[in-house]
Amino acid sequence: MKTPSKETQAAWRALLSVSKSLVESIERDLKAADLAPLAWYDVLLEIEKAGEDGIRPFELQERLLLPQYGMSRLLDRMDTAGLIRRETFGDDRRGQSVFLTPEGKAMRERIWPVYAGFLADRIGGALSEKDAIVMRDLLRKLA
Amino acid sequence: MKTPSKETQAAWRALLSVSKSLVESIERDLKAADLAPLAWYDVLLEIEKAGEDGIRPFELQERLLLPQYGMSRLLDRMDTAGLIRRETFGDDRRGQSVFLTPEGKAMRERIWPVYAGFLADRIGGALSEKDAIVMRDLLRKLA
DNA sequence: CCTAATATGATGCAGGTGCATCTATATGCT
DNA sequence: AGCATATAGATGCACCTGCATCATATTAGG
Repeated sequence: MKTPSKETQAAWRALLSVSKSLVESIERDLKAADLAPLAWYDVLLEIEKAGEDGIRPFELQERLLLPQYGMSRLLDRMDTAGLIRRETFGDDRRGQSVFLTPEGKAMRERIWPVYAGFLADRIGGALSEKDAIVMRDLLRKLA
Repeated sequence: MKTPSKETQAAWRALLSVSKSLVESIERDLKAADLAPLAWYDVLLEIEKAGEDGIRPFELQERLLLPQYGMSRLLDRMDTAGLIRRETFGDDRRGQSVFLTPEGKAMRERIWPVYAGFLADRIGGALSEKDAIVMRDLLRKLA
């Protein structure tokens, strides 16, 4: 049987517990500030980056690593919350394009300072720039 | 406003996406082999490590970073599945001690090869021992 | 052209999670 | 002792997620 080394196991356990703790931490910060959760931020940002023409749900899925039904429902909720708008367009009538509403743009802009504070504090405050680069490179090896 | 560096942001994004992908990957492997999910394995292992006297739910919560209600319900499900057993004991009648059933022990032992294969392959195969140590140390700085 | 296969997105259902609250027991304070 | 406080664990409710499947539109193959 393949047996992972102690070092491998320790790295994995650290990865699991640290990422879990950090995600819970930022989610708490956002909730405490009455803001949308992290997943919403990512969607808002991707839509904003996409610009004028909006973006297709299936592109969002791919970029954000969500299953199709997950993105479908996330967009439902964000639509209900008035942060985005979906339009079917003539080209391919199966599909749609997603756009930010002004409220969506505003929400993204209100989230960023909280998120930035978290990142600067919890990540930037703990890792030097060199550390951060090393870590990113090691993580990429795992991807 | 605190602004996180590019390096900080890249490390964070890598942490999020890699840990997410890896967790999904092992969960898929376990499901495909008709085994219990990762969280159950951790619980089974902690109980087994605790030995003869069993372990208290609140200790499991602390060690596995689960909220109280989360552990309560996880133990419900594992109990229903016949993998664990809960006993109230005379000392403190608010509390209980949790034990493995033989089926629980067997489940843990069936999960391990799959988990070990995943770790050896996806983590050990991608990171040298030195890499793994560096990564664990960097992650600990974030904890 | 007509049919099969594929792509895009939605949805019913079962089960998991967060939050607040509840019950029961134990401990501390006066 | 008597009452407030704290600790251990369970639970109702709303919401979220995974899985399977559906509906519709498009593309490919004969």
